[in-house]
Amino acid sequence: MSEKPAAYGETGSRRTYEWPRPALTVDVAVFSVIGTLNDLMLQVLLVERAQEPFKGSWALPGGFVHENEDLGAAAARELLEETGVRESYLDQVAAIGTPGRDPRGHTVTVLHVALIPADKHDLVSSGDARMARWFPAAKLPPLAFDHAKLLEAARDHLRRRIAATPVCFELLPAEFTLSELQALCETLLGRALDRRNFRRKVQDAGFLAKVKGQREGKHRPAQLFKLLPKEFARYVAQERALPW
Amino acid sequence: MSEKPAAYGETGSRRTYEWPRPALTVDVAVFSVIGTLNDLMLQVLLVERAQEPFKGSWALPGGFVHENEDLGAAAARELLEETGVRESYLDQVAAIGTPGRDPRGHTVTVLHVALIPADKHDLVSSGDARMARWFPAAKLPPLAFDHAKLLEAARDHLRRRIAATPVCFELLPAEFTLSELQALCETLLGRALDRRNFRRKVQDAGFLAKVKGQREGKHRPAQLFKLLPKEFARYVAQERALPW
DNA sequence: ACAAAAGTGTTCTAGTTACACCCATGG
DNA sequence: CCATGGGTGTAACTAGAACACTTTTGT
Repeated sequence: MSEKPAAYGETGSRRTYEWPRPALTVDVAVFSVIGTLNDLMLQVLLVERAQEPFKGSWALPGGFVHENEDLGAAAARELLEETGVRESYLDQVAAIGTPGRDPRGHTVTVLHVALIPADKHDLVSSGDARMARWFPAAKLPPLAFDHAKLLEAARDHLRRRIAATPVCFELLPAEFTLSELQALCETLLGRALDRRNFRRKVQDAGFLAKVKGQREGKHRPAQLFKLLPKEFARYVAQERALPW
Repeated sequence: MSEKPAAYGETGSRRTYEWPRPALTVDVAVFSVIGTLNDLMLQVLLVERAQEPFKGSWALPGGFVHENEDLGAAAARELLEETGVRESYLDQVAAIGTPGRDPRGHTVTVLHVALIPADKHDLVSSGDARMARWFPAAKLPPLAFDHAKLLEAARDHLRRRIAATPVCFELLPAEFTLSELQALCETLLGRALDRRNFRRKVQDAGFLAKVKGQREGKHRPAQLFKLLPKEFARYVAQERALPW
């Protein structure tokens, strides 16, 4: 690290930091799904801005990083404070600091992506009275700042991660049917998968186990499965391709 | 973004930012290769620290982000200032802000990885008199701060990128033999590749063209190739797997 | 002549894709 | 009895891995 500006936190008589520091924020693109099976929809959590600039616009939840706070912790905290939502999957996407992205001055944000299980959506109106709401990913309102771009980047990151990691299971209840898992993957990937191939591959992978019950519905009941975390960890450790 | 602390750059009478802002730096893990063919070595560019803390230790080049400066631009600038090296490939790896990583206080760094062509190594001793030196990646000195971890992360990122992008060509001269390309890929990936398979695949890919000359050496001369940027762009646009 | 790197095809295997029919249930 | 989603196997194709000998040059 360069020593040209006296470093942050230096004590005593040395001069303080010469240049204005960029502000550092975290923003979180939060995804979840609602509906069941053939009517599954990807949705995004947004908050309404209470102040200028962009007062009244929708934005990604986020905020300033506290002193001595880790970036992931800051993202989780902001999400909880602003929306009452506790994430179950959180991943860093990138740092973005394009000049001019915030009209108030130079602000660098560390973008994260989070996933919330379908059954834990209960939003708490946040302390500072801003609204948090779910929007369908396909029909978003205009977003504040460069948040439309950020969201696009997060979506992209997610698509790639899904192809390489277990994120799907973060969005499902403990017991689920293969069709539910498949529909979820299809929603996240944005493309259809062949049912027979999917079932074969996912069962051959060996990290799922049948459980006693069945999912009752309007039609033929479906076998329930659960994830075997141990087998699953072993599977991903080998860096074997996931079945989708 | 949270409004709890008055935002950076807000004008007039509002209170200023309440919390100390984390300092924001960029660090760059710079890789290159030296030697030819069967004696090719991956090397890393480090600078010697002139001040405490870690005075005299080796560290990644890097420094503070200037006002209204983009992150990538900051990384390129620091690299040039500190080492005289102009990068030809630069990619963001991640932001790291683990509390305690800098003894002077809360410092978040945006880690980048850069590649330098083998024939452009001329280091300029930097203005502030610090040393810049290449080290073999396999035999590194102890590093300042958490830079050993950062370097590991950058190496990892690079391995993954090589599997998915054209970074190899950033390290080669304009005309090169297939063996040179292969040796380079092997060095970066850290594993051997089958020669016949490599040649077939890379030639089938269709983004290389034979050029007139031959590489003269102690042994049988080798056909020279050049990259066809247009074909190459088309190839990667399709997200087809690269031949290695 | 020999040492050293360049150059060249084929076979086998594993993984991926495409595809169609019967089954169980609720209404 | 019919509409809806659950459940199953096989054949064709494609991509990747393994593998050995001949050629050209410098010394």
